[in-house]
Amino acid sequence: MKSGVRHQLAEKMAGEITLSDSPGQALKKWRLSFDIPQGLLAERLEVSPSVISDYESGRRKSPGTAIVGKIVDTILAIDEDRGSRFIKKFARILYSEFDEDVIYDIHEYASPVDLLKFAEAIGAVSLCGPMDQTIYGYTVINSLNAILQLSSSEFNRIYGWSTERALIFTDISTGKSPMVAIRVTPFKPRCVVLQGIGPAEVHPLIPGLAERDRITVLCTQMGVETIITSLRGESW
Amino acid sequence: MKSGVRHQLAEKMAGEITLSDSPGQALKKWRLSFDIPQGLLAERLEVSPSVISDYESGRRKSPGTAIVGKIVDTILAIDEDRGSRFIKKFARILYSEFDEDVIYDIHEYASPVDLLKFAEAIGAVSLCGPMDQTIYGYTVINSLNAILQLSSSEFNRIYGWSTERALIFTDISTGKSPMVAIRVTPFKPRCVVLQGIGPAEVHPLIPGLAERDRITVLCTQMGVETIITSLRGESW
DNA sequence: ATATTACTTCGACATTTCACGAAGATCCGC
DNA sequence: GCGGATCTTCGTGAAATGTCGAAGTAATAT
Repeated sequence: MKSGVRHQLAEKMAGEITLSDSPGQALKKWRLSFDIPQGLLAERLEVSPSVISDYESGRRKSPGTAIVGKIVDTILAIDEDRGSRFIKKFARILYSEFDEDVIYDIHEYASPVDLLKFAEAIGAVSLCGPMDQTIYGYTVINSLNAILQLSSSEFNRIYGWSTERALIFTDISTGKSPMVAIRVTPFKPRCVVLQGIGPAEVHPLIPGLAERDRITVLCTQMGVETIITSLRGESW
Repeated sequence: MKSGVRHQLAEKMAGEITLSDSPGQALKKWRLSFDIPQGLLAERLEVSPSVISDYESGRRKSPGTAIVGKIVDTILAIDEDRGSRFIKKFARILYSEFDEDVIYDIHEYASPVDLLKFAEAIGAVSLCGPMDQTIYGYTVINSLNAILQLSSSEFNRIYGWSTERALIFTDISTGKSPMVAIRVTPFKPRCVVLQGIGPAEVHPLIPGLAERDRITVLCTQMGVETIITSLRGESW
């Protein structure tokens, strides 16, 4: 249950490079942080080594997002081939301990995703609320551990970067507790997915609770691992 | 004691845009997240509105880091002029509660900074260890609160993105506890700054402890606020 | 002392970006 | 259905990127 790390790390690297006064130096800093020689990076990128040097020396003052992205990805790919030594090192910074037990996966989309398509991808059926919506991300939460472990401030982390998202609660019994928790929270997701039960087993109070916050509720019996794999694979 | 938020938020935005398959859509997503019309953004950027549209529509497939940076900064600036409504909203995600009491400031440099220049900026004198080093960032920690509040996993956050950094401990009495804490940690900073005491008051054990981990120790009597202001203002 | 590895510099050229402004498409509110 | 605000599309030219390969520096190893 990981590898969200890779994405977050990539984002951090790309962000730092993009905002830097000299993207070249930032690029170099990261290459060196991963202990990768220019030559190897060039080879994996299938460009000549001088290209890398030109970037790092600042000959191109404002490289496009495309190459920055490619370079970041390649640096990460090289590290993975070597056993993810540095990615693991950086992972420590991205994820604090509890996350692994509580947040199974968290992701943001750069562009809106149709709720209908989202539901289809995770084999979910609609319980109540509108389906003509879009979301910007999702969070998969272990419901039990969340209640046991999260303090109120930590609870905010669940929302990631946008509240226009789907919250997927796993291993639900009736779905009442998660909906109550959301009722109490000032921030409302667009959609709640109850994982592990069918429409018939859902607590009768749910539609009423959902209605007040205008939240769409879905339920799915697809396994957690399958859901995550499916969502990760989707390219919308 | 804040405003690191702005930088982190900018980094997140820039990273997401840069890594996106269609930077244009990502750009649009953020502009809309901040509730800013194309026209206003264009005006503040002093470009024609069609420019924004061209980017968002994907006519430019790979915009340079320079404009991405400018756009991100302008979005943030507009929000600040309006009272930082959305920045505050996003701040919640970036900083968890304890940080404000423990980590006074944390920053990464894109390129290496000379330890000598760094020392000069914070009015620090060398106690032991080599000065011909470079660092990639710094962290200002409230020593007492750190010991009281941080769990071992949270302690890692102090290191930010690189251990090649300076750790500035504030309100030190003799400096022994911080050095002992570092001795026990598997990750070592390049440099430790003891704030609030002069060379004469430093605990005699310090040089020995520092030696083992090859850490340079400095001390300064400059005030915490002054240090932070000074480091933030520096443009190396 | 000569290979080898790691990196830099630079001229050249095709491809893109960047920015403009005019013209068109939508979606309001009235 | 008109005016207004918001956004899209597109032709155009100057500037910058993206890439190469040849030639050069520098440090390390044999």
